Amino acid sequence: MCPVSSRPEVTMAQRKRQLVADELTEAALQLLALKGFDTVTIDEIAASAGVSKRTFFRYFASKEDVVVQFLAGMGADMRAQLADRTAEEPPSAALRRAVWVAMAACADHSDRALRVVQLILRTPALHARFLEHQARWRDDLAEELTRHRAPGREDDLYPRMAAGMALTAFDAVLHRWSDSDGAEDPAGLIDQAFAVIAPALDAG
Amino acid sequence: MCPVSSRPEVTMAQRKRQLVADELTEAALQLLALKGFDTVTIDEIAASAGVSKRTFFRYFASKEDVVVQFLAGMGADMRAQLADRTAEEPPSAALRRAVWVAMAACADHSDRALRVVQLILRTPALHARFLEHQARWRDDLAEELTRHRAPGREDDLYPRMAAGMALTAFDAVLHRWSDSDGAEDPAGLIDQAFAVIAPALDAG
DNA sequence: TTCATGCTTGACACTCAGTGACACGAGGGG
DNA sequence: CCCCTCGTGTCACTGAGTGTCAAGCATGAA
Repeated sequence: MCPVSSRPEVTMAQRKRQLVADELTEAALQLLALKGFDTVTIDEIAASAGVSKRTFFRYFASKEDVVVQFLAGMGADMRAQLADRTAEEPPSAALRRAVWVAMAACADHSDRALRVVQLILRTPALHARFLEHQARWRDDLAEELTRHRAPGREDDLYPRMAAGMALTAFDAVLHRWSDSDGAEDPAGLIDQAFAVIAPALDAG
Repeated sequence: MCPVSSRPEVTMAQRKRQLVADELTEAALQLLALKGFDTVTIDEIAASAGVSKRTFFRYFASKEDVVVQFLAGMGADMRAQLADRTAEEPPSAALRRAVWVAMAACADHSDRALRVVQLILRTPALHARFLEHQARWRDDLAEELTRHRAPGREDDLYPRMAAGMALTAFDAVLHRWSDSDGAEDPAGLIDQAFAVIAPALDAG
């Protein structure tokens, strides 16, 4: 079915849905960056995107969600990257690559991503939600590390600690990148951060 | 003034204020543990403590705040402990003591604290707020570590990374302690966690 | 004792987040 | 042409959180 469509598996309704979601995200980021998180109401965002408040909540669970979803893909990226070649590498290299793809996603659209990251880090409500996402990423990474773990030590703390250290690195890099307005090089910062934690990652 | 009072510097009004705060915390923890976080309204908590909703918000900023404030003192404890003798010890030992005092505060009132921790870790809204607190603790610890840092490397990532690793250890221990219903020994878990990160902490 | 002062509280009204219910219209298939 | 479904808007409602104001109560001075 749909023989002429460029995306055979994507129906018309799905594309329409994606369109509305993009419109809402666009309107939200625009308004939030302009007026600050607290002073913008959801009614404003919805009106600016040309839909009703009720429709906004059919796409996003909360005002925080619009912003944080924008970075949510990074979690899946990291896990996929980690799952890919973990067995062949020392943990520090595998985790370094995982963090790298997440930061690369930022650096790619650095104009847009930088403003979003700065907004998140400066807004307590957004920061809290973002940290919650990171906690899920950590669980995912830990699970992935456990999969490739030597048998007999399934209950030790290493996977969770290693995942936590990697995300600590990610967080430190993200803060520095944000504070420098994108001036500092993410790759260099990642190298610095992983130079600190590598002795612990590869000793386990 | 107040020659017979046990706390000469504490006025009557302050003690009354503390009393109301305790009453609210008590009522909140009771109700939240019983009925779950979402189904309890602030009106209920306030009524249960014998005050009005408006008064609740004069003591706590939100429903999350009542619960999370209960553990907020740990941050100051950790920083104080770290500030105390950092210069004389390797970072792993100093940070280990800092994490230890925080966990000890939990283990002391294990009955009460365990239920609060489990409530926090299982409730997304509370978990998010708790992680925000942890982020502040990390900044504090990093600042404290920077103070005792060799000159010439003020801008490197080590302090932030070291603080992050210590809190990663704290978090892992807290989760295991919570998941085991308090059965696992916090001290032993801390030792395990710090055995993982010590190579990184003391190499910097 | 009496009055002035300052702090805490309750009552009320309001905005905004978030949800449930329902009706309407467009597109797709019979 | 009809029906069925899905997305949306409207409306109404609960609950979080805040501003305002007046009343109550403690303290301290006269």
